Amino acid sequence: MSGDLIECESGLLPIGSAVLCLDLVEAVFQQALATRSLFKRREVLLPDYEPDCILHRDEELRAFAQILAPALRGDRILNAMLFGLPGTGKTVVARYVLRRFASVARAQDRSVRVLYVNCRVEGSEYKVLVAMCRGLGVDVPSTGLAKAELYARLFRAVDARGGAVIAVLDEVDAVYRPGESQLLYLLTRMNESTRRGKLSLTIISNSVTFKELMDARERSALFEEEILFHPYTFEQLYDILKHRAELAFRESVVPEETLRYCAAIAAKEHGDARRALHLLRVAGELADRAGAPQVTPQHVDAAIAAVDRQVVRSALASLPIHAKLVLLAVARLCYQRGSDPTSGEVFAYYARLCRERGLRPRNERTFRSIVANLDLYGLVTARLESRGRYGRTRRIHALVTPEEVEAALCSER
DNA sequence: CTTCCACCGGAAGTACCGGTAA
DNA sequence: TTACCGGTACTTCCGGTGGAAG
Repeated sequence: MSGDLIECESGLLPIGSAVLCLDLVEAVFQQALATRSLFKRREVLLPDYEPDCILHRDEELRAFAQILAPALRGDRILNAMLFGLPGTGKTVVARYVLRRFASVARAQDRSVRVLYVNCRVEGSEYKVLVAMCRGLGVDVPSTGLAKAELYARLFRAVDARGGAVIAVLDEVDAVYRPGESQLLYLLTRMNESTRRGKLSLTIISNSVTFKELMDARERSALFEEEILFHPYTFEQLYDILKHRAELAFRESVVPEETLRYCAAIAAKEHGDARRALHLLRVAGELADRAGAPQVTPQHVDAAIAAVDRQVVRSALASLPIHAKLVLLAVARLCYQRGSDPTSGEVFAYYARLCRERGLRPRNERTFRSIVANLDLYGLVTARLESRGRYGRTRRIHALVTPEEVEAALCSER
């Protein structure tokens, strides 16, 4: 190796394009040094930040604290359900109350163990059980065991340590389909077979349909308490943004109108505080990079576009190869003729694309599932249409350009 | 009124993968 | 080594179905 770049620090001249390159990078660093960031504590706006004070959720905080409180006296606590739309404060309330609960319990020397598991992060029922076991200090293999064995080990762990275990399963709808799995049933019935230890369960769900899907008998038998989280109103979102902005940004870099604008956008989208904070953060980053003195509503508009683009790009990138090819077929057909192709036409085109690449096309049924998934991800819209004598089909419309799909396809290999 | 097209989408089964236990 | 585990991707099979044409 030549080591030109390292040597240049000690006085030797770098060769050729390295000079240019060095100046370019140097300029970025120098600018960063010369201008002050608009941020004071950027992490305050990140989704996993746990605030010290939670605004506009007094009812919910009190209700959840009341559910947990009996455990401090050694009594059994009731199983609970927290539900509401995304960004309505469920997770933040639950984690806050759990944190405070744990510290009080520790001070009182109570033998209470708190487990918090995010089911979406874990990804499957099996992995949720693994996380629970490990949370209780039992090492279990991350795969390979029968579920029944895992339940048995969890039972034993709860019983062996005695006292109460409070388990909170966040985003439970990610791994639990009512009727398909016995997860919640088995966990809530665990107390009947343990003698010393007691397990209490709190589940958190984003999905409103989840509650309806779970049949009423099951629900009332398993969960004695329910807390509903309503969407934040415009005023509440504004307060939250104002509070966080004061912590996150230097003084007077975020004008009132920017906060109001962010709040208004999030209020329109079912009062999602997470979305509002995300927009504010990205707007701040864009303003920072542009060297602007303030974060303006124009930066928020740019943030919306940037976030949307990013969502599309990462959704595209994570698609399996056949989904990308189906999407490319839809995008090309839409683009070429300016109208939406039918399901049959797209399948024929997709099959051709596969053969061109030496791939075996998936069959028609799988193809329909792929289209249904693309629809779910918001990359296409597929509406059912009846053409009478000429049958029924789906009209599939691409929401991305052929170029975007081709770019994603290129990175495939 | 019936027929019949061009699909739809649920159910069940198969194959495979990365892993464990004995 | 063998038998088995859960999860995922895919296939096979097949009973629907809205509405223009006849």
